[in-house]
Amino acid sequence: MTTNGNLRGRILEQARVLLLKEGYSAVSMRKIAKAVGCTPTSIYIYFDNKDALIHALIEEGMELLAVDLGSASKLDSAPRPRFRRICMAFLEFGIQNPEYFQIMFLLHPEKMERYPTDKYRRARRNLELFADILREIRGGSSFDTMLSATVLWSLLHGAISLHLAQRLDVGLPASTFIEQVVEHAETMLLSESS
Amino acid sequence: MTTNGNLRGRILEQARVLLLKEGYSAVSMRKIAKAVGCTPTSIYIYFDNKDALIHALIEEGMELLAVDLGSASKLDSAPRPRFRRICMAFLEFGIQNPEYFQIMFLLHPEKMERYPTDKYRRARRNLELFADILREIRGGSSFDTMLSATVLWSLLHGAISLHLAQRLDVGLPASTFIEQVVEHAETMLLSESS
DNA sequence: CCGTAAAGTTAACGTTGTTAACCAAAAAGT
DNA sequence: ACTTTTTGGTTAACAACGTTAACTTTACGG
Repeated sequence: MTTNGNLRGRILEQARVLLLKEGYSAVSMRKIAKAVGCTPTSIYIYFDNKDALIHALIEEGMELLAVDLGSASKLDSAPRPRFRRICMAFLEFGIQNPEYFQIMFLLHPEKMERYPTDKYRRARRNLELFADILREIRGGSSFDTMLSATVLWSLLHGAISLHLAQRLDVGLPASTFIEQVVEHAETMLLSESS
Repeated sequence: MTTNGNLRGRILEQARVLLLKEGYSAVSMRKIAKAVGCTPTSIYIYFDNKDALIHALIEEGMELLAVDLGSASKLDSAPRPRFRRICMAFLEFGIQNPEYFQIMFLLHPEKMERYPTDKYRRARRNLELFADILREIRGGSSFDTMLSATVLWSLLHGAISLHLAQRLDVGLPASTFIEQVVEHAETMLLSESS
């Protein structure tokens, strides 16, 4: 509360800076402490452990993504171009913010599993945004649209991970790839019949 | 060459055992050494560093996947069920071998990027397997099919990662999910027109 | 039998996440 | 106003990590 203070905020800020500037491997408690001008131990006053700190960053990223998706969904009134725009926004978010995307969706691997699921409510809300558009465009039961939205989510998610992992053909420009992804996504949701 | 020896093989074996039994975090040079009955330093005789060792495991996994996909593609002569079967095989490989899948596709994050790309030739061959089927079913140029195969690859890849990351609705059974994924994959490749 | 090269070991360096013990200053209680 | 408790922070250390330099042992060719 002191005027100097707000140490918690500064820790988060420097952690984010380190993450975005030098990648995930550079995010160590000691480096954050040095950047913020305190001791590594102090961080444990505000965060239970490194995972908790990372988790706070994940929430930041979720917020950022939600903003991106939200503003993208307000640009078009017609559902079809809106759908395209939202898919694009998600793909571009992942490509433009690889570090955030990594900790948000690719990282959790081992210990993250026991983390509070309700903290991912924001992520769920993003998924529901896709489901809403699907329902608007092609109708269907709530269960079906949610299911399709999940599949769509998988497609977008996988496209970004493969791009970030540089597993795509080097001769394939990213722009045509993501365009094709959106194209396929559209055909996928258009002709849903089974 | 001595009868006791083949230390390189034993290292790889124990690394794999540790990976599959206790997860990626348990794979440390020291633990492998202890499990195999040698010193950590000895590992560096056969592997440049930990990444190189992991990379050898990745190749193992790629081989395993290739076998799965290959045998799946021989079960059906008709292209459509064969397509389904191969998608299923890939999805099931990821779900059944989470540790392998993790190091094969999800891990690379930071340093892996400078790794020899040609070592992923096996992965590319798997991709071409999908492209071949696409060409067989719906024709099209080599470029288009490869592009569609990449998108399909993204979908399958993303579906597995989300499942492994437990980002899917808890009420959604894995079996219906992967079934829906294959379903959507099928509609995606059937009505390609743009 | 000797010299050389390969295979393995010991011991250490620097880094990591995390914790116990301690200290100072502010807040609260009486 | 004085004491007590809580809060915010530090120092020092532990155990584990990947990796390397220097040394020792083993095997083998001449």
